[in-house]
Amino acid sequence: MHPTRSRLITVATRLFQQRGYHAIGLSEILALSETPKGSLYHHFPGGKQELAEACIRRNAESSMAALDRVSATGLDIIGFLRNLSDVTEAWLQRTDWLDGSLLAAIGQEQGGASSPLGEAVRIAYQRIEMRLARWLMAEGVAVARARDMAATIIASQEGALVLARSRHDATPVRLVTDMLCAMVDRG
Amino acid sequence: MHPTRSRLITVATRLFQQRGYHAIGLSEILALSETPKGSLYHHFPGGKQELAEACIRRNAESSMAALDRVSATGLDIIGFLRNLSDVTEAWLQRTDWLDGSLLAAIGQEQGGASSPLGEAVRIAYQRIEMRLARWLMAEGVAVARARDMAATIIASQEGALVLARSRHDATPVRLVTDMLCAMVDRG
DNA sequence: CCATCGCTAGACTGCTCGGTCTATGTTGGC
DNA sequence: GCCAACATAGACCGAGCAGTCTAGCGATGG
Repeated sequence: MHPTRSRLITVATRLFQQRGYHAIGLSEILALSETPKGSLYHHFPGGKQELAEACIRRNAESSMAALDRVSATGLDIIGFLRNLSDVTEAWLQRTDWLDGSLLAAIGQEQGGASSPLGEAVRIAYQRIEMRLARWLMAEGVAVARARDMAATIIASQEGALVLARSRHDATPVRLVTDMLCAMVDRG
Repeated sequence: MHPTRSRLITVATRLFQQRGYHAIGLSEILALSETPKGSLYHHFPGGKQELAEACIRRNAESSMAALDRVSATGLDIIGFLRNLSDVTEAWLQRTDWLDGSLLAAIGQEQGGASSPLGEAVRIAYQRIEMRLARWLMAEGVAVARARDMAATIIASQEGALVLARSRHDATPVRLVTDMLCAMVDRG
């Protein structure tokens, strides 16, 4: 991957996840990444939208990679949820509550309308969910139950993130994690 | 409340909750509500931002009113959660997955940064949460537990909404509701 | 019948947006 | 050493943005 291309995705991801797609101007992305406009349109002929799609794809990839890393450590499901909660909390505090979920941020703005970005978000969620469900199955959860659990985990974590960021308080993340652990405990 | 003012809030709320704050131009709000620009700035001297604040406030008020209405019917907590799920599902389908949560949509775009809109969203969430917690307490839930449950319910419902809208599928709402019911059942 | 004032009406402004275009490096194969 | 191909660089453009301003409408009270 070309360094300029990568740098643009990194910077744009950070900005989009903090304030959404429409709130961020190209000028801000270009200034923060110290990239001229010509380079952006060289690497992303489709402009802002294509850049955002690349951000979404990379975001899904890195989420799945993180999931694989956890599954390789042999952690059980409860351990995974606790770990996720701790990592999320640390991340929120480290970024001063500025960072949020890229998929939620962009997804909200596309609404239910069919648009390339909305579609990209849908696919990203779906891929992460499938990877999570697959791991749950490997941990002994039945197929249908694993799919449901994966969707439930992602939905409630995303919601907790929204609330926590608004309140500048990670409590919702911990509360939701407790509930998810209880759900897992009871099968 | 002046009809023009009310109409502006109604139309702006619908648009903001579908696509967020920055994605909506004043021109769109004015065209859809058949209001000239002068009227908007007469009723909302602070412009777009003041209008959005009014939307957020009204949104919180109507959420709390809906809560009060449910509590007046004598429904228990499980009944309330089931009812909320059904209503949400019907709403999503009726609006063709276009509508979403106003507070989540605007909240995402303000991120953790301190801004008038971010503050308005924080207060709106807090008020709804307190009203919900108060009702839970009236249903016999202990004080601290009621506060936690209220935050958990709001967080996971908001997240379910995000996911459901992206997928054009209300399953996440039902899944999260099931989990919340289980949580309530076990105290 | 008129003066007042809340409200409507929309032309206008300065600005920033995303996107295009041409010119200029820079680099690797021959 | 030379030529493509790749990549950087930023001036430039039309469109659309939020917001301002002046003019006029219409009901209400004197």
